[in-house]
Amino acid sequence: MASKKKGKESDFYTDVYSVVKLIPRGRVTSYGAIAQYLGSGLSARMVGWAMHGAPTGVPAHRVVNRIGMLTGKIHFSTPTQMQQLLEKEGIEVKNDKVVKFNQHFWDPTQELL
DNA sequence: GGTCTGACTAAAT
DNA sequence: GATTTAGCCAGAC
Repeated sequence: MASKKKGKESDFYTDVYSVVKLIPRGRVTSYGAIAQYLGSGLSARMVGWAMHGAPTGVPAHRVVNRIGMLTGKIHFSTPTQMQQLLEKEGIEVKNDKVVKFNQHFWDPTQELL
């Protein structure tokens, strides 16, 4: 039927979480990459907004901005939580930025193609 | 109901 | 080449 919305949030959020959960360990992606993967006229900002309501189990620390900067770390319990988690997964973080970001970059439009 | 801000990105200056 | 402006959509005031 015509009804599209209900108690549950928009599928957009769920979709973002699903993609983030699919990120393999030791990899990172960008908000824009997820936005383009969903490709429904989304904007990178909405992906970040979706993370704002991300439930436990979503490795939001694996999602960084386009230049690999840990912009979202400020929303974690502690601003160092994000960096610690990334380093623990084998990702080098320096000055709040991912080292060799291009090497650790994981693009859903490429891997999930 | 209008305005501002926000976990971004790309183009223009 | 670095800085600024504009575009994106949704939530909070």
